[in-house]
Amino acid sequence: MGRGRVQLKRIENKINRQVTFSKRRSGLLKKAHEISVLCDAEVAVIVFSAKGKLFEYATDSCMERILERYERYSYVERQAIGNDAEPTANWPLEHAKLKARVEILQKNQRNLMGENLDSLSLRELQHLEQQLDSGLKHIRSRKRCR
Amino acid sequence: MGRGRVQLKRIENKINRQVTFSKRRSGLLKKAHEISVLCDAEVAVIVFSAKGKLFEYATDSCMERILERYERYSYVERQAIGNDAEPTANWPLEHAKLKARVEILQKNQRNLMGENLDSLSLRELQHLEQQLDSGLKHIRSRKRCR
DNA sequence: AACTATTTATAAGA
DNA sequence: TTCTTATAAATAGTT
Repeated sequence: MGRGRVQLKRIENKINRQVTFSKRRSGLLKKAHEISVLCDAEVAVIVFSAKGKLFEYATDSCMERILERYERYSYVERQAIGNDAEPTANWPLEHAKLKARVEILQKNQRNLMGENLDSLSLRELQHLEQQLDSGLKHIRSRKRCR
Repeated sequence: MGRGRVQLKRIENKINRQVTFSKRRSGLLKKAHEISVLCDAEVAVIVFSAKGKLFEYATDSCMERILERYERYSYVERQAIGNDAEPTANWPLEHAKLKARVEILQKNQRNLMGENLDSLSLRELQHLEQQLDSGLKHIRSRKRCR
């Protein structure tokens, strides 16, 4: 995409690398937004530059919701592998992370129960409705089998 | 990028939407990999299709590491905003308590989504059904008001 | 930060 | 669905 073929390896020249990073970063985030809108997908992109700066995109600006969904999706796979031992170091960080997690779970749960819906976009509401509908179906089918 | 200009809005035709999703998804993941290699960046991309299927890319195939880095990064920001004092004592206990809380919330959430219903009694199922029904009503009424 | 020459991505068609 | 192709977009190197 430009005046030369691109070789898939680290750009050695620091200036070029930085400029390319800036250009491609905006391209990547733009494309993430496009597929999200065009195809009704939920997308999250996280980019850390070599210098450690964070750039991100999330459908409906809700990164936490997508990461939560991701964790839920991978949860089953991860369980099979076997679970973690105690962190035993950096308690404050672990504590903050768990606390954040609890908050997200609580918000999700309230949403699932039809509370605190004010901040949700139409798409999020639709997604929620879909989840509940499917949940209800499962529960009713389970009831029939007992 | 093709024979017509692209309008940034949901593609109504279902077939087209699906085809475009498939093409753009691979494009997005490819570009994520490229910027990662070319510019020495750490990149994570998570895509949920409209149907709920997961696709992902992570530099060095290590999604968890990047997500943790992300949480850590956001943690610093969250701290800067200012929040509650640390418990500062008995970290292991606090940790265990929070972890238990997370597990309960996760179980509840799965139940609300119609998963892991095997262990529930008929009465619990009924209660769950009632909650979902009421949640769904709220969500639908909220949708009508938007 | 702008500008092009080219490469790449991809929308529509086969 | 997979491949082909015309065209739009992205971007590498340049100014």
